[in-house]
Amino acid sequence: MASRDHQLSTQDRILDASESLFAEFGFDGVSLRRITQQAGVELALANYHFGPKKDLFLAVVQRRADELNQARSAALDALGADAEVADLIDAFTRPFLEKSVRGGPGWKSYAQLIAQIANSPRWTEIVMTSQFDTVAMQFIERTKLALPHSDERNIYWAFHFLLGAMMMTFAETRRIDSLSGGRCQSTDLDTIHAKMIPFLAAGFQALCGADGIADWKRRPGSSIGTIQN
Amino acid sequence: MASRDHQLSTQDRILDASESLFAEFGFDGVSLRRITQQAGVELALANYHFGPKKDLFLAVVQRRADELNQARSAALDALGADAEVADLIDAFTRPFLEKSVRGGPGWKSYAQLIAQIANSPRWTEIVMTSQFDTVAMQFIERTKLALPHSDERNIYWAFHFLLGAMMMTFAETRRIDSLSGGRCQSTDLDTIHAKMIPFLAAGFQALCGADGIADWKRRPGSSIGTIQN
DNA sequence: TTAATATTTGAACGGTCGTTCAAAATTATA
DNA sequence: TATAATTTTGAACGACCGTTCAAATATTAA
Repeated sequence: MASRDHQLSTQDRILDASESLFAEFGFDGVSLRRITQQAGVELALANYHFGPKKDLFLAVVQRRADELNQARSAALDALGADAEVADLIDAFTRPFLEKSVRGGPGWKSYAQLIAQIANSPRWTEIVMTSQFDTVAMQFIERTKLALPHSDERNIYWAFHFLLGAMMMTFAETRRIDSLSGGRCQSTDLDTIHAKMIPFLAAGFQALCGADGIADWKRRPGSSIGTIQN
Repeated sequence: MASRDHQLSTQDRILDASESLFAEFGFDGVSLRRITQQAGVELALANYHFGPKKDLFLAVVQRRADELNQARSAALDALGADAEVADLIDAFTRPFLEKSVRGGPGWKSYAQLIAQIANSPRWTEIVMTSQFDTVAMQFIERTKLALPHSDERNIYWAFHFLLGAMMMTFAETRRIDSLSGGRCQSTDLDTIHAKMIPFLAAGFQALCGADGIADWKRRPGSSIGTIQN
């Protein structure tokens, strides 16, 4: 057996190893043998403590979900009634950013895992909806108040785009690193966040602002389009 | 053996089945036996025609990449020198949208597969960079011309957010469907696209427009922040 | 200390995995 | 038609999979 870290319980050691390996290789790309080996515990202990493999996967997700949701909810509640959209976006995204950047390697793996789940229909249905929709609705309700003139559906779509940008960021795929010739770093989440807030806030304003609904229409017979109100 | 569709070659039958199953269950979630069974061919033919499983996966991605890249490149080239950012975003995103919506079930699976790959560090490094970076650079170069006053890096970050929103859309996870109580439909890609263009165009303008660099800063001692130039 | 409970161990279960191969069948070439 | 090259077949290989279980050990309660 590998040298054990007696600071951590067997459950936490299994969860830590699962978190790291699931984030890197996905649910089906990791065996319980590899997980328990990395955790330094016997194979059978995974089943003893968590039941089937799928339940272990869900336990990995749930372990940090509560803490994250509480931080997000608190950040939203801390905002006054005069909060603008940029403040709401910051409150919703910053807690996750903080934990991914400064919460240790576990949170880093967790963020990457969630980013992959968010683009997987198979897991989103099971995981995202049950774990993250409550706080998501809090954000949306606050945004409705900040952008009272918008068609409700536009706010949902804007939130959908926000989720995409946020999850792409947490995934840290390093694609933009090579694309930019190293001028941008996928791991520099602080910088990305500082860029993301004004980017998304402008998007919310354009789609849900007082100007009214802005939809894109292709001009007939032209390769050029226009944004119509 | 299942009833065979003699219109398609063995290779295409294997690629079609792989595309559909990889999109639904991921690389490690599907066995070659299940693929060849759905394709209605013998197990050994997968190896005979494509080699190892990983090569089959890459063949699935590459099959449609050329057609997609040509359509995107043509759409960008069709734009005049006076094209605005919204036009560029439309040219870059619409070909993929058109194929996902009206290209048949194969393209639908392909779009979902790419969306998952795009958030997976493991596959992005192998697949996205080699298959899609050329056209991505075309888009970025055109965008630099349309937004000449911007720091180059902001254009890369804006493109990063564009990718996130686009991939989240193609993933069709249906999360926003339940979140909105059915008022929004993840499968209605035409509507999402009409919302996405003005949303992203406004983001590009905010981040890369003539106003200068707009970064988000938290105001010290306050839960409220501000966008600084 | 004794009894009851919880955890850990090591081995094994049946099944499925990706891959390989020789032989059969088909198709192309001459 | 005869020959060569290609494709398909069916079976098998060793390896690894998730899960289970009885026995051993450690912990807790009485």
